[in-house]
Amino acid sequence: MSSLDKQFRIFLGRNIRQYRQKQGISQERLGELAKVHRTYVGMVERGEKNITLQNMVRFAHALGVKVRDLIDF
Amino acid sequence: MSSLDKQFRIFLGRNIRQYRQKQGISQERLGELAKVHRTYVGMVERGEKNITLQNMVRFAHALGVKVRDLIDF
DNA sequence: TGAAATGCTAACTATAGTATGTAGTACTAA
DNA sequence: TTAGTACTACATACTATAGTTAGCATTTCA
Repeated sequence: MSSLDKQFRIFLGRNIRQYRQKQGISQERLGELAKVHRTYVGMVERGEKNITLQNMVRFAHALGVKVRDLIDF
Repeated sequence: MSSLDKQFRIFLGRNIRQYRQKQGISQERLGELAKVHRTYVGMVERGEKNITLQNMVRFAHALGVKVRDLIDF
């Protein structure tokens, strides 16, 4: 796992966090909407997890955006 | 794993295959470039694998496109 | 018809994702 | 101050599954 890979995780996490805060909802609420665990939301937002396509789709759907919108790279 | 999730995997796999064929390279060659196994390329293109962000980045880089270009959803 | 490319299965290893508990932060009210 | 509430960070440990690999079957096409 290179540090370059980590950069992409951080970009994605930052985007998810920004969309979440724009919605004014907590990590816990986003977890409910995306059907993932509360702590997992935090890990993803901090760029600690190498998220799968399935969860990108879940986050995008929960945030009311397209998967593309989470990925500006 | 719902069938809706499978649809997204299929979309992604189809895009990767199209870019690969546009480059005129084999699955084996793409595997070398992306640093993943030959058979894994096939599985992804057939929509059988729930690919991670790291491998999306690897495929995109190997194909000379952006991750966004692999994701039209 | 033979070689290159791909499909497919099965077993394995690495890691994504789940879940619990604790600690820390910020804000509000008494 | 102090207490209470809501939110987030973080450390484990566990379970589910992504990703690796070998081998053989099948397709494709010169």
